[in-house]
Amino acid sequence: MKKKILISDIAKDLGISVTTVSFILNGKAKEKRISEGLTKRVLEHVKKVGYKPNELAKSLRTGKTKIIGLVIEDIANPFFANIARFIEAKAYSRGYRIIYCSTDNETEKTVELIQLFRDRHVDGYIITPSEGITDTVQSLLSSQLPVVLFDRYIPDLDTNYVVSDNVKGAYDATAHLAQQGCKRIALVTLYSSQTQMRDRMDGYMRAIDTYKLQPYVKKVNLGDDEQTAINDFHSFLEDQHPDAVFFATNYLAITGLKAIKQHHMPMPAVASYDDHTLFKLFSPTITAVSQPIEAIADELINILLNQLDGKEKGLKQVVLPSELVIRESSMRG
Amino acid sequence: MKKKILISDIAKDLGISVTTVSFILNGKAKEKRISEGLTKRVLEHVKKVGYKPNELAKSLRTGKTKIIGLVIEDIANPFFANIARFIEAKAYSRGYRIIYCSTDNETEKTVELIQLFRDRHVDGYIITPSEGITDTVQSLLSSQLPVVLFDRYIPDLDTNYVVSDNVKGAYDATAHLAQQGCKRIALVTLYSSQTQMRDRMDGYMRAIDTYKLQPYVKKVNLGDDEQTAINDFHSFLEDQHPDAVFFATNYLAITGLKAIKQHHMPMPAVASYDDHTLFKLFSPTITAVSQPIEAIADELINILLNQLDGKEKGLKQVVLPSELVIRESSMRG
DNA sequence: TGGGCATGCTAAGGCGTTTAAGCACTTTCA
DNA sequence: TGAAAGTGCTTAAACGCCTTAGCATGCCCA
Repeated sequence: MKKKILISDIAKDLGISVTTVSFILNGKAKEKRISEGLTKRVLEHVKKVGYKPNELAKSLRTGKTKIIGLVIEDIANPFFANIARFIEAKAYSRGYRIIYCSTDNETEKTVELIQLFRDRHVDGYIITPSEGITDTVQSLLSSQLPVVLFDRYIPDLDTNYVVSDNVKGAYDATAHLAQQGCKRIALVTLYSSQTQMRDRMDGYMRAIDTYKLQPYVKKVNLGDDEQTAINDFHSFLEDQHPDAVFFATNYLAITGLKAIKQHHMPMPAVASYDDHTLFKLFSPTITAVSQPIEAIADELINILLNQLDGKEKGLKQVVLPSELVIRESSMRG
Repeated sequence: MKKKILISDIAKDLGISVTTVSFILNGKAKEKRISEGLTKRVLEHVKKVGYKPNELAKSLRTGKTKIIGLVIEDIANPFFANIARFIEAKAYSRGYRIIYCSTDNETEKTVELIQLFRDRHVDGYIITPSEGITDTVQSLLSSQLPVVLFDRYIPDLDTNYVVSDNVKGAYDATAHLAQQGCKRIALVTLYSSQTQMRDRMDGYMRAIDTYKLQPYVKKVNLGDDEQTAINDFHSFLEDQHPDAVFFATNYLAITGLKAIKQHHMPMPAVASYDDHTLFKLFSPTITAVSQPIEAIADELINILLNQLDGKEKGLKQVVLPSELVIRESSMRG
């Protein structure tokens, strides 16, 4: 096993100073007026011996790690996984790496993870904020660290964020169910005051108003195990017998469908916020509000990297449209 | 915004040397015979002022980053996402972080990613090897870097790995279909010589032998876009009209089901390698060979961390049993 | 003829830690 | 009583890179 090559080895090999090599490797040859001939010689030699700078030393010195911290609710949720996938690819192509962790939407874990990323000196943060992390995020902002939130934001805080138009998405889905002639349209959502949930509720209520219907709302605990949630939802169905259900997230929809199947209940009209690859495979296929995943990832990474490059100082708050994908589950007649 | 506290600040505050503080913070107080009184004083003061060591400097000096590189085929695939989730949690609780990237099973990308992790000095590697990376992995081994492969392994290389019992899993699924009276059982797999695919084919063939049936094998390109794959599979069905299909991975099963649905074909008996949360929601529910995801993650992280702690030097090659979960899709009568 | 300026490069300090080696003093023990 | 061993710390050198400040040379122009 050959020993690791250092920048000083390169300098020695070529009989020049470390400084010169460093300038050249960092693209400052022109600026520092290193002659073209030498520049070429250095570059060639570096390639020949396969020298790679030690990123740790570099980071220690420059304070930059070229790493982005991705703090996400749950990487096993297809919505987040797909976002992560796009972010990863885009960051990669611009020379940044991703380091990620899942928070399960737990405050304490989120705070801890952000601190951890801070300890690692990540250059920027992409976060799905859980509740109660206002101070933590504020402290990032105070330290001038670039932050972009997504999926939801923190109302008290002036941060960059990228979300989808939750109000309109929920309105469209609910209105569509109403137009299909459903009278008892239920909303299944979480115990949560996060903005995306609040806005989906809002959209649902507006549609209920438009069509002069009665609201039926079922709230579920995120932390509950699946069977508890299934039973819980089942008793709601028994109790209120809605003829349509709008689920505020895809995993709520999945749990709901399991409950219906497991208890052999008649299938109400159904729609879900967030699409899922398999929704078009169900019988019936499931109507969903589909978020523009790639566009979201695009915006996130652009905002963050532009900020890192110093190209952009102002606040960016982006709301992207969601699209209602109508499938069998919501159709009547 | 207050300036970052350094270890030297702690030393200055307390009128002692940096070395002493460092020893204490690294749990070497006893070993280095620092008095208990001083130890306590330092610890208290550190907590009071909220000092956190700079991990970069630490890593530069020690050569350890406490980061594990996770090189995975596709984080958006639920099988991998769930493994990642468990690994993340387990690593976390033992003081390690995860940095991950998806390879799409492309050789070049995989090689590049591993090099990247190397540049970042990750302490260990967990890899789903794509084809053609033998040399790259060999070079990690030569450098004494801890590596564990999973889902598949590299036959030419003596490495640690954790896989499921693909032969038996595939055999069981195929045999089960045969026992249900199916006569024309097809295998849908990938153009791939990776071990997991080879073994699943092997298991399928053994069951075909046992029951004296004819094999019908359809191979698909991993890279094809969905519609191409759907059409491709559709013409196979038209051509061979199998009465049962065993899909070698969950995404093949999903594509296959989409083809059947889209072309309104009669549903053959179906089974899939790899389970999926939603398979129990389909109509019919889908029979699957379920890999022990948590056990796999457990083994992976244990092998790696024990190696990092120097507790274990020998080779660990683990084969875990898969379980056939029988659901409606494969039942007759 | 000498001050100013452009050119092409280098010396050395610093980023924030860890750690080998050592120092001054006390105790032990033959 | 003096050498060895123990005690409780400290000094200073890494780790591998970036970057400020500056040096030597040659040329221009007044």
